[in-house]
Amino acid sequence: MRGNINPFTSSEFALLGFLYEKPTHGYDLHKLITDPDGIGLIWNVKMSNLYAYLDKLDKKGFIHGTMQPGDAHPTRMEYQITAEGKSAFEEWLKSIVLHPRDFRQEFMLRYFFLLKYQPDNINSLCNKQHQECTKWLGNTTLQSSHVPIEEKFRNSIFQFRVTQIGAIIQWLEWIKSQTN
Amino acid sequence: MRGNINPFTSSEFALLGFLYEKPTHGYDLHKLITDPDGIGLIWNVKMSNLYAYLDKLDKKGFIHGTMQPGDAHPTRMEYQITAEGKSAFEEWLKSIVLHPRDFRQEFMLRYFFLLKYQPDNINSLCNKQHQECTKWLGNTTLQSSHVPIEEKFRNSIFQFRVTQIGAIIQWLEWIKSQTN
DNA sequence: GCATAGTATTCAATAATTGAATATCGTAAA
DNA sequence: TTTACGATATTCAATTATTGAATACTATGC
Repeated sequence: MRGNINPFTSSEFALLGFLYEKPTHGYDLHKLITDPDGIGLIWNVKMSNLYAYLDKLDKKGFIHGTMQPGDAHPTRMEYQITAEGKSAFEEWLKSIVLHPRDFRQEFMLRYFFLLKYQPDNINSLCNKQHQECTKWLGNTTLQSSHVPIEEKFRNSIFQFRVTQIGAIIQWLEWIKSQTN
Repeated sequence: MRGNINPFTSSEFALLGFLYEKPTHGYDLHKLITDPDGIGLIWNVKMSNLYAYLDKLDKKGFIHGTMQPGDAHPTRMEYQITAEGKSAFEEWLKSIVLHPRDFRQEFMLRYFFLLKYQPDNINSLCNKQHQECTKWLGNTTLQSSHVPIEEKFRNSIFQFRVTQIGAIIQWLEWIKSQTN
């Protein structure tokens, strides 16, 4: 893809999120990120991909790798998060999701790391996201109301969106009820 | 991606779906597929991608392109669907979606072409899909019930899935109520 | 007759993804 | 003790996907 100025993917934030805790190398990061009770529930990251993401994060300046000559293990590259990476992660962690289609993975990822590092901020982010979702619902309902009944396809699409957003809001409320 | 034996993407079925009606060339297909009241509501296909998909479909034997020397237009390649492509499309059109995350685009695409070519079969597909979704819901609810309450993340993920599947089922019922 | 928008396709550059290759270490059986 | 095997750890070339821009022709209005 030409001229694509590194739009950050969530897998990359996931890596950053684990490195936020402590310096780790690729192989161990892979174990962390594929934990079937953790990120593994929402993502499927392959080893060779993961190494590519690490390179990308390194080039971006968010992490920094240093060679660890092997005494009890093969030579490996230990990555540690930089100040820039740290603040990027923290910013990301308080940012809301801007489009329904991204919610499933994007919000869950934030939720995972909030549980891990800042459980006290869960409520606050859920509230902000709830507001955003309510906005989505309003816009979509409005658009939906302008569609003539004959236009079955367009109508059904909007109806679907409304239902989906409703489900997201319902879930956010469930989370808040659990957190308090 | 090495050794990837052409897993068909839905955009390709969308093209096949338009060619099912009549032979068309890339530029016009693009107009059809980006119609903001049609597939454009669920998909965003770029020109240069579209031409690549056409190549792929051609190599696969689902469509066949012939050069149309230009009298009133630049030379263009008109594609027509083959017998094999036709039956692949028909099979696809009656197949259900197998994973919730694909529902949004996959089911809508089938719905679009059902409205266009086989409105009488909408109810039948919705019923089959409804059954499948009910299965999803059962499985997910069951899995969810085995998660200890302390495992907040896993629990929330399952809760989300249940809510999502519920929304899909609700929408399917709405569609059925509209179609009758 | 000339600029401009629309028609129609191709392409080289870049990015993403993959499976396999490489190499080291621990350990348990033969 | 050697050898076989699975776990550790990373790299790479091949393939596929995606992009913006380039090319070229036609129609239309001014």
